[in-house]
Amino acid sequence: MSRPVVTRFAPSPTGMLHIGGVRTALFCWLYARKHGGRFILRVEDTDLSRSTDENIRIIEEGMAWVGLDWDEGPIPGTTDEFKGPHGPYRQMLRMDLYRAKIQELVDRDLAYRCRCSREVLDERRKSVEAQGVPFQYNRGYDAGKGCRDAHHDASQPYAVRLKMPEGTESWLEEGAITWTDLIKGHLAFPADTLDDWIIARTAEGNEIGVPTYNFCVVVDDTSMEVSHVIRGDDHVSNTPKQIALYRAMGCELPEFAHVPMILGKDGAKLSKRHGALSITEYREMGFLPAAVRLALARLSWTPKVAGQAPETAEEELLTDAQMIQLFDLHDIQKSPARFDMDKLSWMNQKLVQRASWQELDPYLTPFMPAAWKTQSEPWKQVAIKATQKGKSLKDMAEALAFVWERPQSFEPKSVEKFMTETAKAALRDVAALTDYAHDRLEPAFNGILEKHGLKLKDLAQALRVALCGKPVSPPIFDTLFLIGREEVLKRLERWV
RNA sequence: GGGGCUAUCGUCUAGGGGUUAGGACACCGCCCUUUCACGGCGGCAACAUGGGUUCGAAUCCCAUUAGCCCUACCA
Repeated sequence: MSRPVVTRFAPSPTGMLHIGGVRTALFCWLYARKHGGRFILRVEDTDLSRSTDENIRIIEEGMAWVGLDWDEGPIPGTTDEFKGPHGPYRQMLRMDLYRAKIQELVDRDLAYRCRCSREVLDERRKSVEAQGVPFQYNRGYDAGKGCRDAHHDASQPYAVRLKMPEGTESWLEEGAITWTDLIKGHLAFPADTLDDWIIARTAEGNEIGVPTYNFCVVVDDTSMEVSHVIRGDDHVSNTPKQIALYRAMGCELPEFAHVPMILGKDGAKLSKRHGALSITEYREMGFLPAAVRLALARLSWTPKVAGQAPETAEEELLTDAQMIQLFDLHDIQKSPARFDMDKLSWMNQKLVQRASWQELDPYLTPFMPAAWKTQSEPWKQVAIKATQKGKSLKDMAEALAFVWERPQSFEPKSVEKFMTETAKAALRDVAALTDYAHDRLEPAFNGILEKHGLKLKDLAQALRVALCGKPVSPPIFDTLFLIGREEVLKRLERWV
């Protein structure tokens, strides 16, 4: 029963890496890491029109950015190179394997050729459903009417269907296909509600056609020795079909764990309308990958420390190491969760706050103007620490924009409020200062304040307005230091 | 139509026969403060509905309602 833990994530290259998919991948990854197992990335590229190299790259880059490394799968940047013993890890390159498996099933009489044309099928479906009965190929109302027993015109092309259990097989439980889902618990699907489904599409002539999704998945998962199939809830109903196939092929069943879906804020299926769907967009919004991992992990999963759920904000902010240590499929919710951008923002803010300026620097660079890279380390350190309270990297970059951009305009209200004659007189003294080191500015300012009978607040606000056009900026000494004396003097010119 | 899953504050959730139904985010208020923030303190706010079972139900059972998934020669 117990074998090495192997999990997999199998996205289709659709042109983006979906946030819901990333969450599923994250659970697979956490599970593999926790149990010292392997995590596979497999590309389901049977939709030829969308499966471009470019789209595969998007998956690889998205996974890499969000920090989910795979032990087996594509080697990024290549088209047909893979790591791992069970390659290739792209379905289109596995067609020979699929066809061989199908041939074997047909030879062993566990699957059969179906020569019913689409037209015939559509017609039959229509007439059956007109009577309020569900149409199932070779099942129920339609039992015995298909190609399972009677072979029709052998000159016609064919699809291949799997023989589904009749209801009396010994591995069924009271006529039902069952399994104990690691998240959903014991599940049972009456066998007579499942029909002989197609495993290979019709091809030209006397060929086996392109295999269908549910077939490929099982072949891949068995041949790649996947021990735990952790996937989206939307596959629950596919599982009994797949189990029948595992049985037919005589393969050991993996454990199944179906993770609930992620819904939008309004409870509807997550879509573009709710904001960002693609992992790339979260990067562009200025979220740290660690924050995305945490926020995603905490949707539907409640980590328990000695049976206790987090009780403080501190306990909510798990590191990767803690997540790996605490991860348990039993602590995953059965019901879908709504995605809350506010919570992601909060987590991001907290992680930004805790990071050192060195850690933040590389993540921040893409949001900064080119001049950022040429700044000295001490300067960057002040810049980062002065803005490290923002919710996102983007916020931080915006909070620093004043350094590179002279004010386009000055808020009239603020000018009126803070630019008094005394304040301007004090600004003249500020302009005379030469040393912008923090510990020099403070005593110098005290002298100026005393001379003019001002409070720090009055001077600071006047300075902000003069330098930034608005009464908002990092702490005033940092603001001066970051802008630098030369530029400060230029911006002060019009006011003194 | 058939099959399957789900249902606690606005959101994520804890709790699974006896609790003032707990926490986090969001929101609101107060404090701190050189601005904006951060931070601190406090507040608001929930067991979908109806039947059972029971001395007692958010918790167990059934039904209803609502949502989602499968029911494709899509994945």
